[in-house]
Amino acid sequence: MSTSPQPSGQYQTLRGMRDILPEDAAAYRAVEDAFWAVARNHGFDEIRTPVLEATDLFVRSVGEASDIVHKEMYTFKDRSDSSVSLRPEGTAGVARAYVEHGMKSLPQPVKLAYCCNMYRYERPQAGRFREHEQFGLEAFGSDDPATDAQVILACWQVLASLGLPGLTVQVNSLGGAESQKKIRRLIVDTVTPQQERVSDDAKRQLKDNPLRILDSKDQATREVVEQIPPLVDQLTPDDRDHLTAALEYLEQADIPYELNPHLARGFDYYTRTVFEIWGSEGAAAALAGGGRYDGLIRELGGTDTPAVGAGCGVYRIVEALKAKAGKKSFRSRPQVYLIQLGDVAKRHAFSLLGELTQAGVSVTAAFGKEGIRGQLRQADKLGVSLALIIGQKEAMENSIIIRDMSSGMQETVSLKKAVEEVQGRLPKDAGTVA
RNA sequence: GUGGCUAUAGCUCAACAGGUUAGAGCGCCGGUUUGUGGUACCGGAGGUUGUGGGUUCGAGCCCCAUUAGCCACCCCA
Repeated sequence: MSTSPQPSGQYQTLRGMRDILPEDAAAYRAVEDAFWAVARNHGFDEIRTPVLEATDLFVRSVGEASDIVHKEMYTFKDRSDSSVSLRPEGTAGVARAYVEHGMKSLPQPVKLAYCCNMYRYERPQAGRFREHEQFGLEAFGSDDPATDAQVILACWQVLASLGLPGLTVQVNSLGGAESQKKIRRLIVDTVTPQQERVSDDAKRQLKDNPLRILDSKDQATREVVEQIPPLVDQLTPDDRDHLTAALEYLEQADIPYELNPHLARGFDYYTRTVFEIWGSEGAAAALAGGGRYDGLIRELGGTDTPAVGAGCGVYRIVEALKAKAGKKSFRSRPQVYLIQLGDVAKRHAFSLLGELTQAGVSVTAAFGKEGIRGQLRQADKLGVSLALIIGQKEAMENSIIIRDMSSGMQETVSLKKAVEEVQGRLPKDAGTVA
């Protein structure tokens, strides 16, 4: 094993990895909270699966031809020489768990939710890192289009409840195996005569993954793509009815969607409904994406089980949220700052710290600081609503001073009643602040 | 994996055309005020200029390599 020395003696995060510092972590937490609230309301239960799985699981599910598998997975041999990979996406592991734990014998559909980190060895770029957090929903055992619509509705509600502006839902259907064969042929037949015009990437994709051409950002290729007739025209009557019904349910729920006749997605396992949710105009990438994968459970060795799911990028949502919120902080600030002057006072302060925190009040105290001035200044910077002051005089008298930081008014109360007095003076809406 | 741009203090940036000891603002710590915050003033800490090599009398600045960051493609959340 080679080691790469850091000559300067400074360690730093690995490429594409990031520390999420308190300011951002608070925004992540807000997004996660919004997700879990919606998941609960829709009856999705949390599941946690390992970050490490057999490499073959992803090869089978995501698809050998996909870029994710052949160039973006963190794959290595473990100590018993088995090929293992860090999960590049969430659905495969959850589907594996469904089969492994015989969840087909549970009342169907089985609805599962997760929120965890994914790993892809890619070149970092705006909105894309090698480690990223994703939350997702998976519903197994229902081929009803209402389930497709429910998954979309739930994702939409998460984003909408965060107040994100300009949300749009794009929907399409790739159909089942039979329809997909026709769709592939349609793309190949339309693009092949104009091969000279399209990008090198598109030429390559023509052979191994024609659906991918639809996403090309190359101008000339896009013009060719525009000429491809809507994919839905190739759907079998069953597939078409399924899509129509799903769209009707979206209308029932007042979800503003648009049919994107050329929407496709990067995983091989998608069938029928596919969708993406985009944030404000000009966004570089989708906030959420998903679709139906009726063949996956069987592919992984289970009995034929229809399923539909979605994944949402927490970082991208956080960025959208921050753009909307401006400089507003998502951090909660402590409610009380405890100031102590002198050794005896410090001991009193420490007991009070225990009592207050036990009573559910958030307290900050800088035990290393000595002067009152510095402590008060810090209390101000933290934006606490109350400062509690225990000096030598108060320590002698078993009392404390409660200072209201916004009015500057202060009052001396007995130490015994301190917790009660503090609680009575705390503003009701203490929490996150502008 | 491909292409372009960039790298100076914790952050945002200076440093004329290579020329003494690399500066400022913000932030942090302290003081003016040894028991009272926000303003003001004063002081302090903090840099091997990403790393390694080269050119030169002399490199933050020029050249090469490397690492990382940003942006776009591929792909995707």
